[in-house]
Amino acid sequence: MILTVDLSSDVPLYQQLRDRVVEAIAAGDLSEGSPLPATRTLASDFGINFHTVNKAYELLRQQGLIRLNRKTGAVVIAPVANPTFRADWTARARTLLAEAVARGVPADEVLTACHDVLHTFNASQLEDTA
Amino acid sequence: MILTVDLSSDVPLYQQLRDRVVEAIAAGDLSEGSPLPATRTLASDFGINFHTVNKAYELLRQQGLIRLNRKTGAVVIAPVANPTFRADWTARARTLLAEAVARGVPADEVLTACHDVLHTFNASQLEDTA
DNA sequence: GCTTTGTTCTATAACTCATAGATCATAGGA
DNA sequence: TCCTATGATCTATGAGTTATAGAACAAAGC
Repeated sequence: MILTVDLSSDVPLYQQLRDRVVEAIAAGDLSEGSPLPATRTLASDFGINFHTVNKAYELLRQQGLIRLNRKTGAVVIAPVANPTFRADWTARARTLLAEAVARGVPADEVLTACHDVLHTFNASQLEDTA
Repeated sequence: MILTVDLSSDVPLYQQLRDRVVEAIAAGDLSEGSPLPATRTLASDFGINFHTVNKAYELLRQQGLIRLNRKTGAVVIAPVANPTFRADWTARARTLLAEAVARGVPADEVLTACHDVLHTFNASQLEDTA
Protein backbone atom coordinates (compact mmCIF):
# COMPACT_ATOMS: atom_id res chain seq x y z
CA MET A 1 0.00 0.00 0.00
CA ILE A 2 1.46 3.30 -1.11
CA LEU A 3 -0.95 5.73 0.52
CA THR A 4 0.37 8.88 2.11
CA VAL A 5 -1.11 11.89 3.87
CA ASP A 6 0.36 15.33 4.53
CA LEU A 7 -0.50 16.45 8.05
CA SER A 8 0.61 20.03 7.26
CA SER A 9 -1.60 20.37 4.17
CA ASP A 10 -4.71 22.51 4.23
CA VAL A 11 -6.55 19.74 2.41
CA PRO A 12 -8.63 17.73 4.93
CA LEU A 13 -7.07 14.39 5.87
CA TYR A 14 -10.13 12.38 4.82
CA GLN A 15 -10.08 14.15 1.45
CA GLN A 16 -6.38 13.41 0.98
CA LEU A 17 -7.00 9.74 1.76
CA ARG A 18 -9.86 9.61 -0.73
CA ASP A 19 -7.70 11.31 -3.38
CA ARG A 20 -4.83 8.88 -2.89
CA VAL A 21 -7.13 5.87 -3.20
CA VAL A 22 -8.72 7.32 -6.34
CA GLU A 23 -5.27 7.91 -7.84
CA ALA A 24 -4.19 4.38 -6.92
CA ILE A 25 -7.25 2.96 -8.65
CA ALA A 26 -6.63 5.10 -11.74
CA ALA A 27 -3.00 3.99 -11.82
CA GLY A 28 -4.00 0.36 -11.50
CA ASP A 29 -2.19 -0.04 -8.18
CA LEU A 30 -5.63 -0.96 -6.89
CA SER A 31 -8.07 -2.82 -9.10
CA GLU A 32 -11.39 -4.61 -8.80
CA GLY A 33 -11.26 -6.90 -5.79
CA SER A 34 -8.22 -5.25 -4.21
CA PRO A 35 -8.67 -4.99 -0.43
CA LEU A 36 -7.97 -1.74 1.37
CA PRO A 37 -6.39 -1.74 4.83
CA ALA A 38 -8.67 -1.92 7.85
CA THR A 39 -9.67 1.52 9.08
CA ARG A 40 -8.00 1.09 12.44
CA THR A 41 -4.84 -0.27 10.84
CA LEU A 42 -4.54 2.59 8.38
CA ALA A 43 -5.29 5.14 11.07
CA SER A 44 -2.59 3.63 13.25
CA ASP A 45 -0.06 3.69 10.38
CA PHE A 46 -0.68 7.38 9.79
CA GLY A 47 -1.04 8.28 13.45
CA ILE A 48 -4.52 9.66 12.86
CA ASN A 49 -7.95 8.84 14.23
CA PHE A 50 -9.81 5.87 12.77
CA HIS A 51 -12.94 8.00 12.41
CA THR A 52 -11.05 10.06 9.85
CA VAL A 53 -10.22 6.96 7.82
CA ASN A 54 -13.81 5.84 8.26
CA LYS A 55 -14.98 9.10 6.72
CA ALA A 56 -12.68 8.68 3.72
CA TYR A 57 -13.91 5.12 3.14
CA GLU A 58 -17.52 6.19 3.51
CA LEU A 59 -16.90 8.87 0.88
CA LEU A 60 -15.39 6.30 -1.47
CA ARG A 61 -18.38 4.05 -0.89
CA GLN A 62 -20.83 6.84 -1.67
CA GLN A 63 -18.94 7.52 -4.88
CA GLY A 64 -19.24 3.89 -5.91
CA LEU A 65 -15.55 3.05 -5.84
CA ILE A 66 -15.40 0.58 -2.96
CA ARG A 67 -17.65 -1.87 -1.14
CA LEU A 68 -17.68 -2.07 2.64
CA ASN A 69 -18.48 -5.27 4.51
CA ARG A 70 -17.94 -6.48 8.00
CA LYS A 71 -14.92 -8.71 8.11
CA THR A 72 -14.23 -8.60 4.36
CA GLY A 73 -13.34 -4.97 4.87
CA ALA A 74 -13.11 -2.37 2.12
CA VAL A 75 -12.80 -3.79 -1.38
CA VAL A 76 -12.43 -1.96 -4.69
CA ILE A 77 -15.36 -2.58 -7.03
CA ALA A 78 -15.83 -2.16 -10.77
CA PRO A 79 -16.92 1.37 -11.69
CA VAL A 80 -20.65 1.80 -12.17
CA ALA A 81 -22.10 4.12 -14.78
CA ASN A 82 -23.32 7.37 -13.25
CA PRO A 83 -25.26 9.66 -15.59
CA THR A 84 -24.56 12.84 -13.61
CA PHE A 85 -20.87 12.15 -13.03
CA ARG A 86 -19.65 13.30 -16.42
CA ALA A 87 -21.43 16.65 -16.14
CA ASP A 88 -20.22 17.25 -12.60
CA TRP A 89 -16.70 16.23 -13.49
CA THR A 90 -16.60 18.44 -16.56
CA ALA A 91 -17.68 21.45 -14.53
CA ARG A 92 -14.84 20.85 -12.09
CA ALA A 93 -12.41 20.26 -14.94
CA ARG A 94 -13.51 23.53 -16.48
CA THR A 95 -12.57 25.39 -13.30
CA LEU A 96 -9.20 23.66 -12.99
CA LEU A 97 -8.26 24.11 -16.64
CA ALA A 98 -9.38 27.75 -16.49
CA GLU A 99 -7.05 28.35 -13.60
CA ALA A 100 -4.01 27.32 -15.64
CA VAL A 101 -5.11 29.31 -18.70
CA ALA A 102 -5.94 32.38 -16.61
CA ARG A 103 -2.44 32.28 -15.16
CA GLY A 104 -0.85 32.36 -18.57
CA VAL A 105 -0.23 28.72 -19.37
CA PRO A 106 -0.88 28.19 -23.12
CA ALA A 107 -3.83 25.90 -23.86
CA ASP A 108 -1.68 23.40 -25.74
CA GLU A 109 0.68 23.10 -22.78
CA VAL A 110 -2.27 22.51 -20.46
CA LEU A 111 -3.50 19.74 -22.72
CA THR A 112 -0.02 18.22 -22.88
CA ALA A 113 0.18 18.27 -19.09
CA CYS A 114 -3.14 16.39 -18.91
CA HIS A 115 -1.90 13.91 -21.49
CA ASP A 116 1.28 13.31 -19.50
CA VAL A 117 -0.65 12.69 -16.29
CA LEU A 118 -2.98 10.25 -18.04
CA HIS A 119 0.07 8.52 -19.48
CA THR A 120 1.47 7.90 -16.00
CA PHE A 121 -1.73 5.99 -15.19
CA ASN A 122 -1.38 3.80 -18.27
CA ALA A 123 2.33 3.31 -17.63
CA SER A 124 1.65 2.01 -14.13
CA GLN A 125 -0.89 -0.47 -15.42
CA LEU A 126 1.49 -1.74 -18.08
CA GLU A 127 4.18 -2.27 -15.45
CA ASP A 128 1.82 -4.33 -13.35
CA THR A 129 1.01 -6.74 -16.15
CA ALA A 130 4.53 -6.90 -17.54
CA MET B 1 -20.75 40.71 -16.26
CA ILE B 2 -21.80 37.07 -16.44
CA LEU B 3 -20.95 35.91 -12.93
CA THR B 4 -23.30 33.59 -11.11
CA VAL B 5 -23.39 31.82 -7.75
CA ASP B 6 -25.40 28.83 -6.59
CA LEU B 7 -26.70 29.44 -3.08
CA SER B 8 -27.67 25.75 -2.73
CA SER B 9 -24.22 24.44 -3.67
CA ASP B 10 -21.93 22.96 -1.04
CA VAL B 11 -19.06 24.92 -2.58
CA PRO B 12 -18.42 28.05 -0.49
CA LEU B 13 -19.77 31.24 -2.05
CA TYR B 14 -16.41 33.01 -2.04
CA GLN B 15 -14.89 29.98 -3.78
CA GLN B 16 -17.63 29.94 -6.41
CA LEU B 17 -17.06 33.63 -7.07
CA ARG B 18 -13.33 33.09 -7.44
CA ASP B 19 -13.94 30.16 -9.81
CA ARG B 20 -16.31 32.16 -12.01
CA VAL B 21 -13.83 35.03 -12.30
CA VAL B 22 -11.00 32.61 -13.15
CA GLU B 23 -13.17 31.01 -15.82
CA ALA B 24 -14.14 34.41 -17.22
CA ILE B 25 -10.46 35.36 -17.48
CA ALA B 26 -9.60 32.06 -19.17
CA ALA B 27 -12.46 32.52 -21.62
CA GLY B 28 -11.36 36.06 -22.41
CA ASP B 29 -14.59 37.56 -21.09
CA LEU B 30 -12.28 39.38 -18.71
CA SER B 31 -8.83 40.43 -19.84
CA GLU B 32 -5.97 42.62 -18.64
CA GLY B 33 -7.41 45.92 -17.49
CA SER B 34 -10.99 44.71 -17.22
CA PRO B 35 -12.65 46.11 -14.09
CA LEU B 36 -14.59 43.88 -11.75
CA PRO B 37 -17.77 45.14 -10.06
CA ALA B 38 -17.41 46.89 -6.72
CA THR B 39 -17.67 44.46 -3.81
CA ARG B 40 -20.80 46.06 -2.42
CA THR B 41 -22.42 46.17 -5.85
CA LEU B 42 -21.73 42.52 -6.59
CA ALA B 43 -22.86 41.48 -3.14
CA SER B 44 -26.08 43.40 -3.63
CA ASP B 45 -26.67 41.76 -7.04
CA PHE B 46 -26.31 38.29 -5.55
CA GLY B 47 -28.07 39.10 -2.31
CA ILE B 48 -25.04 38.10 -0.28
CA ASN B 49 -22.81 39.87 2.18
CA PHE B 50 -20.11 42.17 0.82
CA HIS B 51 -17.57 40.54 3.14
CA THR B 52 -18.02 37.33 1.16
CA VAL B 53 -17.24 39.13 -2.12
CA ASN B 54 -14.33 40.81 -0.37
CA LYS B 55 -12.94 37.40 0.52
CA ALA B 56 -13.20 36.19 -3.07
CA TYR B 57 -11.42 39.30 -4.38
CA GLU B 58 -8.73 38.99 -1.74
CA LEU B 59 -8.19 35.38 -2.85
CA LEU B 60 -7.88 36.49 -6.48
CA ARG B 61 -5.39 39.16 -5.43
CA GLN B 62 -3.28 36.64 -3.50
CA GLN B 63 -3.25 34.41 -6.57
CA GLY B 64 -1.99 37.27 -8.72
CA LEU B 65 -5.01 37.57 -10.98
CA ILE B 66 -6.36 40.98 -10.02
CA ARG B 67 -5.14 44.24 -8.54
CA LEU B 68 -7.11 46.06 -5.86
CA ASN B 69 -7.06 49.83 -5.50
CA ARG B 70 -9.23 52.35 -3.80
CA LYS B 71 -11.54 53.98 -6.31
CA THR B 72 -10.11 52.12 -9.31
CA GLY B 73 -11.58 48.99 -7.77
CA ALA B 74 -10.62 45.47 -8.78
CA VAL B 75 -8.83 45.20 -12.11
CA VAL B 76 -7.62 42.10 -13.94
CA ILE B 77 -3.83 42.07 -14.38
CA ALA B 78 -1.50 40.17 -16.70
CA PRO B 79 -0.51 36.79 -15.27
CA VAL B 80 2.83 36.67 -13.49
CA ALA B 81 5.12 33.66 -13.63
CA ASN B 82 4.92 31.56 -10.50
CA PRO B 83 7.48 28.75 -10.22
CA THR B 84 5.44 26.68 -7.78
CA PHE B 85 2.14 27.05 -9.60
CA ARG B 86 2.77 24.42 -12.26
CA ALA B 87 3.69 21.76 -9.71
CA ASP B 88 0.71 22.55 -7.49
CA TRP B 89 -1.64 22.63 -10.44
CA THR B 90 -0.36 19.35 -11.83
CA ALA B 91 -0.93 17.63 -8.50
CA ARG B 92 -4.53 18.83 -8.46
CA ALA B 93 -4.98 17.86 -12.11
CA ARG B 94 -3.67 14.40 -11.29
CA THR B 95 -6.37 13.95 -8.66
CA LEU B 96 -9.14 15.21 -10.93
CA LEU B 97 -8.06 13.15 -13.93
CA ALA B 98 -7.65 10.09 -11.71
CA GLU B 99 -11.24 10.46 -10.56
CA ALA B 100 -12.56 10.14 -14.10
CA VAL B 101 -10.28 7.21 -14.93
CA ALA B 102 -11.10 5.43 -11.66
CA ARG B 103 -14.77 5.70 -12.49
CA GLY B 104 -14.33 4.00 -15.80
CA VAL B 105 -13.94 6.85 -18.26
CA PRO B 106 -11.35 5.83 -20.89
CA ALA B 107 -8.20 7.95 -20.84
CA ASP B 108 -8.68 9.12 -24.41
CA GLU B 109 -12.18 10.33 -23.60
CA VAL B 110 -10.86 12.21 -20.58
CA LEU B 111 -8.28 13.91 -22.76
CA THR B 112 -10.91 14.76 -25.35
CA ALA B 113 -13.09 16.30 -22.64
CA CYS B 114 -10.16 18.48 -21.55
CA HIS B 115 -9.52 19.45 -25.16
CA ASP B 116 -13.16 20.42 -25.62
CA VAL B 117 -13.16 22.58 -22.48
CA LEU B 118 -9.98 24.34 -23.58
CA HIS B 119 -11.55 24.88 -26.97
CA THR B 120 -14.48 26.73 -25.41
CA PHE B 121 -11.98 29.19 -23.93
CA ASN B 122 -10.37 29.81 -27.32
CA ALA B 123 -13.74 30.02 -29.02
CA SER B 124 -14.88 32.75 -26.64
CA GLN B 125 -11.76 34.76 -27.31
CA LEU B 126 -12.16 34.42 -31.04
CA GLU B 127 -15.74 35.64 -30.80
CA ASP B 128 -14.61 38.70 -28.91
CA THR B 129 -12.10 39.75 -31.55
CA ALA B 130 -14.26 38.84 -34.53
C1' DG C 1 -19.00 68.34 1.26
C1' DC C 2 -20.58 64.14 -0.27
C1' DT C 3 -20.36 59.68 -2.25
C1' DT C 4 -17.91 55.65 -3.52
C1' DT C 5 -14.43 52.59 -2.91
C1' DG C 6 -11.35 49.21 -0.68
C1' DT C 7 -9.64 48.21 4.09
C1' DT C 8 -9.95 46.89 8.64
C1' DC C 9 -11.76 45.86 13.15
C1' DT C 10 -15.34 43.07 16.26
C1' DA C 11 -18.89 39.77 16.73
C1' DT C 12 -21.91 35.79 16.13
C1' DA C 13 -24.36 31.53 14.54
C1' DA C 14 -23.87 27.47 11.90
C1' DC C 15 -21.08 24.24 10.04
C1' DT C 16 -16.76 21.31 9.21
C1' DC C 17 -12.74 18.83 10.69
C1' DA C 18 -10.32 15.86 13.64
C1' DT C 19 -10.12 13.92 17.75
C1' DA C 20 -11.81 10.75 21.51
C1' DG C 21 -14.37 7.13 23.77
C1' DA C 22 -17.81 3.81 23.92
C1' DT C 23 -20.72 0.27 22.20
C1' DC C 24 -22.85 -3.09 18.94
C1' DA C 25 -23.18 -6.90 15.40
C1' DT C 26 -20.95 -10.11 12.80
C1' DA C 27 -17.67 -13.18 10.93
C1' DG C 28 -13.49 -15.99 11.51
C1' DG C 29 -9.97 -18.48 14.05
C1' DA C 30 -7.96 -20.72 18.23
C1' DT D 1 -17.29 -21.67 22.91
C1' DC D 2 -14.37 -17.76 23.60
C1' DC D 3 -11.73 -14.24 21.67
C1' DT D 4 -10.49 -11.08 18.24
C1' DA D 5 -10.99 -8.14 14.31
C1' DT D 6 -13.95 -5.58 11.68
C1' DG D 7 -17.25 -2.09 10.09
C1' DA D 8 -21.21 0.64 12.02
C1' DT D 9 -23.11 3.77 15.01
C1' DC D 10 -23.85 6.84 18.84
C1' DT D 11 -22.12 11.16 21.86
C1' DA D 12 -18.97 14.73 22.67
C1' DT D 13 -15.42 18.37 22.29
C1' DG D 14 -12.10 21.85 20.61
C1' DA D 15 -10.34 24.27 16.69
C1' DG D 16 -11.17 26.19 12.54
C1' DT D 17 -14.16 27.82 8.45
C1' DT D 18 -18.12 30.08 6.39
C1' DA D 19 -21.32 33.66 6.04
C1' DT D 20 -23.51 37.03 8.15
C1' DA D 21 -23.74 41.80 10.36
C1' DG D 22 -22.38 46.36 11.86
C1' DA D 23 -19.17 49.95 12.37
C1' DA D 24 -15.53 52.84 11.14
C1' DC D 25 -11.43 54.61 8.39
C1' DA D 26 -8.65 56.48 4.26
C1' DA D 27 -8.42 57.96 -0.23
C1' DA D 28 -10.11 59.40 -4.68
C1' DG D 29 -13.51 61.77 -7.61
C1' DC D 30 -17.53 64.73 -8.41
